[in-house]
Amino acid sequence: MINITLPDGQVKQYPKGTTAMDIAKSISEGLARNVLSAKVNGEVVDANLPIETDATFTLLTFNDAQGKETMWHSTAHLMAEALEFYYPGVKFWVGPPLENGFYYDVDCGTYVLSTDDFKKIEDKMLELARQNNPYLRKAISKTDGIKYFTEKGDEYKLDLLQNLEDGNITLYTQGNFTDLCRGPHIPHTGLIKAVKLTALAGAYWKGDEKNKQLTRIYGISFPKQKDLDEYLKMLEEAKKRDHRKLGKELELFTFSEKVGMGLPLWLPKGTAVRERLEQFMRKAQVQAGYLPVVTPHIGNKNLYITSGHYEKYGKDSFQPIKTPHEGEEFFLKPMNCPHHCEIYKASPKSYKDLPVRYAEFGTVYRYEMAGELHGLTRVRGFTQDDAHLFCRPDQVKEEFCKVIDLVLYVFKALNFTDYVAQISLRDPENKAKYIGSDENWQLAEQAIIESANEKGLKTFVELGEAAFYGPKLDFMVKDALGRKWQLGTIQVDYNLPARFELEYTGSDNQKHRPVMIHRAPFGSLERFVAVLIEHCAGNFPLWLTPEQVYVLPISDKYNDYAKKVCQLLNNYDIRALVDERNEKIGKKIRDTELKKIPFMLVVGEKEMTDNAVAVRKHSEGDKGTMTIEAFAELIKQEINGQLA
RNA sequence: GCCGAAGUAGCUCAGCUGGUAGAGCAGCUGAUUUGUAAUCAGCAGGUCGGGGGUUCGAGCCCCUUCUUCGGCUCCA
Repeated sequence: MINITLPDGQVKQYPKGTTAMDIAKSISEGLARNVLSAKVNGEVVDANLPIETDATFTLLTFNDAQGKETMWHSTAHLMAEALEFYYPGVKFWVGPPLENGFYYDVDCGTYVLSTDDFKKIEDKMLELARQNNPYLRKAISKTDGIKYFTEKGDEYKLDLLQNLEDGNITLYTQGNFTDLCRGPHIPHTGLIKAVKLTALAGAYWKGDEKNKQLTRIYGISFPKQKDLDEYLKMLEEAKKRDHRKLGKELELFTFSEKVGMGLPLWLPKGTAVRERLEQFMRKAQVQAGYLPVVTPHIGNKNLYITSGHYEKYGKDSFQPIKTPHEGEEFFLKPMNCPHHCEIYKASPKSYKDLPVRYAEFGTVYRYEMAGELHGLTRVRGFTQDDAHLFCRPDQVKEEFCKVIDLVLYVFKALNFTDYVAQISLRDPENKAKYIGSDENWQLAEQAIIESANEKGLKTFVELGEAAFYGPKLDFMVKDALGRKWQLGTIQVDYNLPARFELEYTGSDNQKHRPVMIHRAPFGSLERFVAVLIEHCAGNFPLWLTPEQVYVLPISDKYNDYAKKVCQLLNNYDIRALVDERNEKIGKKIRDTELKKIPFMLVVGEKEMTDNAVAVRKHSEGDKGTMTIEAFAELIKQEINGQLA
């Protein structure tokens, strides 16, 4: 007998070799029908894998993230079976589960798969699913594996096989399809009740753009049709929050082919949001001891040769502009840091001067590949709320922590609670991509890790995500469709100060090298606004929204009173407008609701007589009548609450 | 840049096997004077992304180019 510890701490005895499915059945038949896989001693395994030793044990169903993964991975195999049915000779690379669904990278040879083929593939998948075919696991030797896939003629699987250790190789078979796979899989195909192929894309083999491009098919599946319907509905809802759609509807920004792709044009209302964010940040930075500076939009090529940007990005960025007579080369500014280094050098520094913190809303231009552009989140010209802190080595941690505080302050004021802090380190396998000594990198990485820990941030480490001159602490948030974006970033840099030969005089009267911290709490204003739009679904916080109040006269007899109300509110610094159109009140309310204006003030005979306003709040409705002063006070209080 | 999809009025979209370009909203003009999510009528609005081609005839078919969308790769 073996002891099985259930999630609630209960220990039960089962015969040796019992399976997760046996345990599930011993608890309830209903549960057993929903079991997809199980976690045994922390490892996710097939539900019908015999358990030989004492173990902690959790059953996994579609309600568990890992249960979903099992389901989706098995669905990828099911799709592969359907593909093989329609396109014999199709070759398979990998088919992993994702956060939402799965994909499989395949090579269809000369056949060009299109989304028109999805329907018949989905139908075949469901037909195969209904056969309730079990997923059968089989351990094989490497030689047998090589033999099998050589006969099948699948060079991609052979490539995978080459990198596997003998004795640790398994095949999974369901119906007529056998795949090299470590598993685990769901018990049988019948658990898959609803499937949807969602997208088709090219994907380079092994993610290398020099390699052949495979066809990647994305899909998702569910244990009930209803779950799929709900998922599709959720996707529809998410699309409504898309900043590109809202940006158009709320007249925030636009693009023009004539101006050029990836070059956003900020409309008046979008500009109002953006400038208010800027003011907010300027104020916070002054309080934190930053010194605003301004630098030009172009810089001499030599500047970027010194910084290393030229070597790293010179060929892949906008090409230099030349002076007509001297032929001197200037680049559009892709970064503010080299300019700020030169500002630092403008005067000799003493250890007593440090830290100095230069801040600039610097607009930078970067060539992004055409296929990369995406609304406001990925553009070719954008403005960073950039600053560079130059400090003594003993000040690095304190300064870094203060910057983290600033980022968190910003996130709080804008209601961003769902973020993760990514510690982006150097790729240890590929150090040639970076500049600077191992020692400097170690110091910088250590400073970031220590500061993040000190601030109690929820972090995870990504290797290879560092900037070429230093490691980063990146604050990542998700957009409406679940795509991750980097907003705030803080970077420790020992390298640029050396390249620019920055110095300060220490208390020992010797020259020392300062450490540089790059930081941008918003990151790029463009991207920040985009994510903010999706985050609040276009309903900006009251302090930030371009138009706070619409005064809606019942008929044009009350336009003058409405204008008086508006004027009074404007005197209180409240952004109010009058809807003077010759429309019925219902129409004015509808239009104002659609514009997502936070407050509507309906004014007619009663209000004019009482010197009052009838308050209606966006998406909430009638809030009753009050005096103009009382309403102004209400607004002030709500704003104070948001910025507290 | 690569793979796949798409581009029709300011916006959202319809337009059959190739046969005279449509609707709603927005806009303009007029009527209406309105009490909490659409008052009515009229008018105007288009090189069907651009360029080539096939055809008696192209929004529709073919080629090319630009842009956008979904991914890949990249992201100082």
